[in-house]
Amino acid sequence: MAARQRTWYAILGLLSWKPMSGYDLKKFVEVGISHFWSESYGQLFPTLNRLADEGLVSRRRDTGRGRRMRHLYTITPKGRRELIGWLQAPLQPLQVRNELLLKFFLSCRRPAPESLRLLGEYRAQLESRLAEYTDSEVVLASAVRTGHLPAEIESLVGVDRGPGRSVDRRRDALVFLLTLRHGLATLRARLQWCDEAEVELRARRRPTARGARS
Amino acid sequence: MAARQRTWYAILGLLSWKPMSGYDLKKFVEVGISHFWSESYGQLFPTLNRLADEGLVSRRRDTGRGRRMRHLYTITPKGRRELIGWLQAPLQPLQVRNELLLKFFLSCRRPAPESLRLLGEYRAQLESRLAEYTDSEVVLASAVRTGHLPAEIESLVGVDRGPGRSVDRRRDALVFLLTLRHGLATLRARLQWCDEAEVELRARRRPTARGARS
DNA sequence: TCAGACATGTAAGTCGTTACATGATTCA
DNA sequence: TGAATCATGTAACGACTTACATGTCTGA
Repeated sequence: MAARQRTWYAILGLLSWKPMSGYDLKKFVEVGISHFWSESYGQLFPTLNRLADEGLVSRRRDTGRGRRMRHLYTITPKGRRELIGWLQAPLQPLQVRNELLLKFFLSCRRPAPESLRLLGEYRAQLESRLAEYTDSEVVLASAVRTGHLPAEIESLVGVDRGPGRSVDRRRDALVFLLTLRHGLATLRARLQWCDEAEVELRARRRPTARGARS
Repeated sequence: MAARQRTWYAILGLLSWKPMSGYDLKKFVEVGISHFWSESYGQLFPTLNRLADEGLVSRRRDTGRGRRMRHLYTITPKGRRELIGWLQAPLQPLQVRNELLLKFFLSCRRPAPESLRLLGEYRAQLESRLAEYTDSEVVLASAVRTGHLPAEIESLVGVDRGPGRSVDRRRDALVFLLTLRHGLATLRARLQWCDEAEVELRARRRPTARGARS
């Protein structure tokens, strides 16, 4: 009854890009989409087995010359139908549990410097991510123009899959770029919020608190 | 070893506002901070019991006249120390799993209208939240100016706690407002992203796709 | 030869939700 | 009298992470 776990569809979806092993899938997530997704081996392998049991993916041994044996998983037509069904299903409103905001909220009755320190820490975290993302953005934006993907992405997207199914590398680059920009937009907005919040907190430092200095 | 669950500190923190029952805590979260936090009874009650066992909160029966018996939980000095320790500890970098972005990413090799439909659905979700938050913002902003909290918030923050410990309602209103604005800033940035993404997708509709119509 | 990447998996535990179960009080 | 709210809890399940366990191959 309950909707299948998201890992289920994440794997199905990544396999719709190209056949991969469990290890490949992990790498794809880490290298390509870690700014909005994560997978752990503890979910990955059991889920792959279940997907194979249900016929949504097929497993075959890949004994490439010289390389260690591995399992290559390929999405089946049934799996593809399942994936498409999910893609078209309504978005689950995500339940939010934001640790930073919880701390910020709870700090408000503590001395003001503590809230400000927290903001500073948050800002530093946001900024370091912003720096990373900005670098990637430059690379990806140029990939969208030239169709020449950066090596680490190129290795993810896979080779052409026969006539009429050629990989449109600009389009692929674009989707990487757009998901990244979602993150960028979010980061920038939150950095601005930090500025504003700091101003507000400083402005409100208990005007005429009884017993305060002076 | 592992840091204690966040529910642990969330409860401790809310009890630092004022003594509450399990039911009160649930209401506080739902009414006051649902835009960045959630708690379920299944976590709440067991955690309250464990907090009491460890002496971080104290439990007492509250048999107010006419009202059903309930347990009132009060944070202890030990609990307060624990809370402060957590507030000052480094922020955990949160692991991200964004279903919208996953779907968007995976839709990119599907027909363009599907990606656009997804964006539309996302936008609608963001907009409806924006409308809610905007309403609350008006109310809270005026509360910051006047010190007069809206009734549903007023009932959360509690009464004055003796001399020198009066509740600064403006400061309380401010923190509600600021956390809300964090959400607002995020929503607005993401709505803008939707606009941009839509433009990009429309612009890239496979210029001269072989075998496409006409 | 040794580090690092490749490769697959399991076990245990944590965190959390949902659904269930129960019952009192209040107010229309 | 019946619905809504107040009030507390448990059981079962689901999702996910971490740490562990094992072994190969490649290249410096």
